[in-house]
Amino acid sequence: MAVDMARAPQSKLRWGELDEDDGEDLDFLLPPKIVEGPDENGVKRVIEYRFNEDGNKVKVTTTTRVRKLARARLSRRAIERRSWAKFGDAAHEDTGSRLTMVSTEEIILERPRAPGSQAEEVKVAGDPLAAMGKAGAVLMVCRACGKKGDHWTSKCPYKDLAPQVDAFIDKPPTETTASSGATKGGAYVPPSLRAGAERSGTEMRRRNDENSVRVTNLSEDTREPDLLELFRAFGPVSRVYVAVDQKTGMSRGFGFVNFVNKEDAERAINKLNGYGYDNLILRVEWATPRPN
DNA sequence: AATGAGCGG
Repeated sequence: MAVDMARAPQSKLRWGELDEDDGEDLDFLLPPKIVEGPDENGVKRVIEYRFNEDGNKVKVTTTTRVRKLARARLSRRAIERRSWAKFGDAAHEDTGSRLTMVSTEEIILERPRAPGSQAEEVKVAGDPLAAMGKAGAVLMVCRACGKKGDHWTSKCPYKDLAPQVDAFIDKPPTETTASSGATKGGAYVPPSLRAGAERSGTEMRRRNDENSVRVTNLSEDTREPDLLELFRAFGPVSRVYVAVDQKTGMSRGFGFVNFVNKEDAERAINKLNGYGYDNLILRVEWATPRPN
């Protein structure tokens, strides 16, 4: 942002407090910001108006999902222990006076990138309310095949036939500064993409969804670290994932483990399918690849 | 019983 020092206020305003645009501040012409929710699903909506760079009045709706952390739940065994007769010091104390309590405090997390969250801009013609609900077009131009509008580069149906993608992603700018990764253009180039870094074809950069093993019948408190712990014995694991209900934060009882080597995945399946874990019998099978 | 999230120029 260019700051015209001649026009900038002489006051103690620091640059971060200066108005983003250099034009006059017409914000008073805009309707006030509206905050709705969160509703019972934890969805919060903020509606505000601003002028975009073309000077058009624009309505910006941002929805975020706000979620209550599931309150700590007591395990079955803990519940059972509660019915035990008190002994020791506790037998003489008033209940709760010196005992550890489960906090009832609710912690709210805003997760702007959560599923269901989005920010959309709607151009407002004249009456702002007239354009409510109409979304602007998304602009997608595939770098692999050049088609506009229907897919991203990573999903290009022709990506396997289009090695010229390399022209865009594989060649780092020549004026790369080795130490910082900064270029003349200012874009950061990660070490893996800098000149001299060895690379083998296109598959280097694709996410490894190979050797994916699906694990079902997980107990509800099995987390990713637990899965890793269990499966890493068979060989290097590239990813573990436990499906979680985004609304409740509870495990959905299944997950995926990706192995670097297919043979390891196979051995894990053979050994762990039917394996008793946390009172449940695991099902461990090849995962059907996710449609992408 | 059950097949994942996220990243976009």
